[in-house]
Amino acid sequence: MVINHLRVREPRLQRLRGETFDHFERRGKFIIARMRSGAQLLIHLRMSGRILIRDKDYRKGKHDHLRLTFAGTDKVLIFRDLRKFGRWEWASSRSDSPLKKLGIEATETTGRILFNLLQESRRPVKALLLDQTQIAGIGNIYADEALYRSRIHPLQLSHTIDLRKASLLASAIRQILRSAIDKMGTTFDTYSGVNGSPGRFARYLKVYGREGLDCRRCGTAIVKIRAAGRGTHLCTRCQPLPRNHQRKVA
DNA sequence: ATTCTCACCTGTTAGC
DNA sequence: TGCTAACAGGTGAGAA
Repeated sequence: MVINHLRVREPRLQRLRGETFDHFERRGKFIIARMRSGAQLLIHLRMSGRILIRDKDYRKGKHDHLRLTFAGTDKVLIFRDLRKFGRWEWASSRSDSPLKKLGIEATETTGRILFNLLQESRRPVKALLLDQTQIAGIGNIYADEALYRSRIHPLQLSHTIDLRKASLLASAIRQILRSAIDKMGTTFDTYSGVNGSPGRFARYLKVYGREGLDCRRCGTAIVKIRAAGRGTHLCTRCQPLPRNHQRKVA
């Protein structure tokens, strides 16, 4: 559909007028909107961004920052973002393009690839999982969940993880992301899919947001610590640090 | 070079 | 009940 009107403060996006969406792709946490003209729009929702498709008489929200209307339909596209961290920008082929900084695709990683990555770093494994320049697509929720399912402590230094564990972690990552995408993501309060319905993955969480509750595997209380500067949830019994591991104090 | 902390925003909730 | 501080799904600039 040809975009025929838009309300947007960002001057560079005025160029959307007259463009036509061709299709959408994803790389890491970026949505790539490819236009018929060949131009590419990079969209990153960050913490609270949402893209909504609504009828033109939709109820306006206080935090709607962009609205597109289209020729031939009454549907409108709204970008709503409470915390204003989200980004819309035209892709460039320059080396500073955000896409070029991304590491391997998390949804497609294998045990061997991940093992090699882990070997090269001395950081806590969780810090590595969240580093988009190393492996792209894992956020805080899914990092905690993948580590729990592969029984790895978030603070274990990445180069001390052996191939067997790396393989378990890689398959946990693929599995979690695939399943979460299937369930339309994880909703606590603000997130929703394009039709406004919440993601349904929250009920499958084993550790994230379950501080003080029983581990579903062993009954030990889930604890919350700080790792890589983020709230981090784990079961200390199911995810022990190896003996003699150089533990960093959180 | 690598790794950590803070700022970016607004809203909600825990704590006093 | 009311005020303040801490925290929240992410990232990147600047400090250490």
